[in-house]
Amino acid sequence: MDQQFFDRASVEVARDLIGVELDVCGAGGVIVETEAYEPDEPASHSFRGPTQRNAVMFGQPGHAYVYRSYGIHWCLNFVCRPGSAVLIRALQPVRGLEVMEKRRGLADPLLLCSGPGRLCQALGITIAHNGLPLLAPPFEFTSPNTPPLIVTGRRIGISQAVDLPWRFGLSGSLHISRKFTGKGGLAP
DNA sequence: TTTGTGATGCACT
DNA sequence: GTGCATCACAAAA
Repeated sequence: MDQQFFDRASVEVARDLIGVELDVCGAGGVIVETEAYEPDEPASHSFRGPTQRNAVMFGQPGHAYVYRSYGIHWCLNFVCRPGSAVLIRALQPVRGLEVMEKRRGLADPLLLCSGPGRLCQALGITIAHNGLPLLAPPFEFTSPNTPPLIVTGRRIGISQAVDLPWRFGLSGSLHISRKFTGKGGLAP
């Protein structure tokens, strides 16, 4: 995991993040679900150009973009090339279970980090993390030993560009936010 | 099992 | 004023 990893198209980064372990201050787990967003498609925050909110999406690759969702939750993205980013949607909890359970107020491993808002609550991600470099503490990445089997599908919770198959998941994972339906599968 | 809706903040039109 | 890259819980079916 290095700077070059993020300096690519978000679709590639989103796919390659599946199976990677993400920890924040010692709490986290294996990334099992991601979505890619590019500046030239209307579902992306960057579609209409830079604003105060999405400014870090247009900065250096390898930084965190955090925004408030529906007034209640936080969502964590990894910035790739300018205007593109990967939304982290779900983790399989591995480390710091107690802290995450306490922050979430529940202990079910299937509900701990299975959704972008849940994941941020479990890891303690807030707007304070917006713009922070990913290749430095409190962030920590661990690559998988063997390449994971990946499935693809439509992105969730958007109303524009709904047909782009830019959602990626770990095949067979029970920790995703929603099942992958229809045609899936993919070669790395 | 699927569908509906309230809570809640703020960027953008 | 509108519309969310959501979640949790209730109600219908």
